[in-house]
Amino acid sequence: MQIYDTLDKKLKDLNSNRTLNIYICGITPYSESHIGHAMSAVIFDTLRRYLLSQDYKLKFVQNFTDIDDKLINVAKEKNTTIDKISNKYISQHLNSLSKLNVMPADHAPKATEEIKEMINMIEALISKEMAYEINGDCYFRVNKFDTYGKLSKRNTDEMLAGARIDINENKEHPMDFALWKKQINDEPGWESPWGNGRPGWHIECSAMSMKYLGQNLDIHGGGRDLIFPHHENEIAQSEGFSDNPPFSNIWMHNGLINLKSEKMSKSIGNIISIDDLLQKYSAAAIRMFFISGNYKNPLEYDDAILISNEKAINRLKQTLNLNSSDSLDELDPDKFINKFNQSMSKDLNTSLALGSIFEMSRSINQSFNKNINISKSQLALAKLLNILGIDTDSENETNNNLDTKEIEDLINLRNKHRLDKDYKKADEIRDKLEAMGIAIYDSDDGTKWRNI
RNA sequence: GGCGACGUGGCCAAGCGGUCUAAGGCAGGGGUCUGCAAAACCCUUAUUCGGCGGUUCGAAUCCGCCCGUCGCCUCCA
Repeated sequence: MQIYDTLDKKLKDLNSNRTLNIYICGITPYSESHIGHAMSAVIFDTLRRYLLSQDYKLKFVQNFTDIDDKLINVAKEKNTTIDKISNKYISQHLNSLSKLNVMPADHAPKATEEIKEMINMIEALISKEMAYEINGDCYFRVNKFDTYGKLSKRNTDEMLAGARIDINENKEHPMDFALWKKQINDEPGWESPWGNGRPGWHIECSAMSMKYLGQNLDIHGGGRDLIFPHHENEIAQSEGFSDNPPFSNIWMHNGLINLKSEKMSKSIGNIISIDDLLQKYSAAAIRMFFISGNYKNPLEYDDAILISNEKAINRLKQTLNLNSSDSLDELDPDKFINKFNQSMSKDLNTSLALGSIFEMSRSINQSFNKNINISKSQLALAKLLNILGIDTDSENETNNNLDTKEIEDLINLRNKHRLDKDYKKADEIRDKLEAMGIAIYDSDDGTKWRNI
């Protein structure tokens, strides 16, 4: 398996001989998770499922940054505690992801439960003079880390030229970033060698990934927007601390979701929550939407595409439900499986992989029509879909309060008219059902219905 | 201003030096099935890859310029 590394800008092989350590940056739980978080989670879940299917061993950690300025502000506004806010959104987040068929991480540490590790790390950085304390705040000394900027391909001078960086009186250098922040008034604080305070943004990921996965990760992932400053700073403090580069062998970043050509983010406020999306579309269609293109590229949110994915999923479902003949003449699925695996192993090319799935589906349908035994291929197809986390039996959560009894009564009435060959009345009932949002179809097995 | 990504059929999207007259999905057209439909199935739909030059025996794929869209440089998946 090869993955594109943001830092070295090339494809890199994954070591299959030992357990792979994978760390994905999680959310800051201060508001409801949006579909951008969902996309990121689905992409890394797809990676994980594929690796497992290829017998890789891996440890998968995703954190929660449950202490930060925004969390403090929300708690203040709502007159409650950061605990209550973060717990609420963490459980909501996990719940939404499980509906999307995202597997839970092996470890999901919370920043607030790893304060001691962070303090140890900051102390070590200070003793190495890579960091310093001023008035209860601690900062990382950017100029002490030679390769600062290597991930985001920029240097401190260029960034300063941008002149949009707030110059904090306390810092030695404007680009130095906070490792520890002094407690102010009634804000939450933990005891530390520098007085009460709380961790800065980046340090939690360094501390937690090292604690659970060691100093050299195989893959460190997250959204593109984390490249700077978050991941850049993580590298600086982690490698500065360990003197054992690389902090991560591969940096893997997914593209972001755009809404009307504008990035969707909590700060802009153009948000679609995961649960909103799940109300409208099945988990299967949503997952297909997220992986329909290259994971590194931005994705434009588009209802028309989600609807088309819903239809595509439906076709797959039909193929899976075909009753195979028990003929000795059997359709061999290997060709499709191989293409699928080749695509996936080359930097997670999910679009090509999906292509092979649809080719397989068509081939199965054709074979079915020729009475060829397709059961082995159907099983293989189901397996591939499972690797993509696409569960064709998933339904959306639409809860349109329809009266099932009423629908069935209408269908029975229509069938009576059909038997009497009174097609005019039968068609009227069909139109009425359609107006109610119900599509019906006659099959050998009786009349079926579904939501439109 | 600096750094980076992207521009492929009506829409989404893969391909990144020859097997490309360009995968796959949706929509469209034709057919099977049906009382008629719907759903499903089958067949079909780009000599062309933002524009202009260049490199090469050969380019959607490499290089240059231009046009356009977006992201990062401040919190963000």
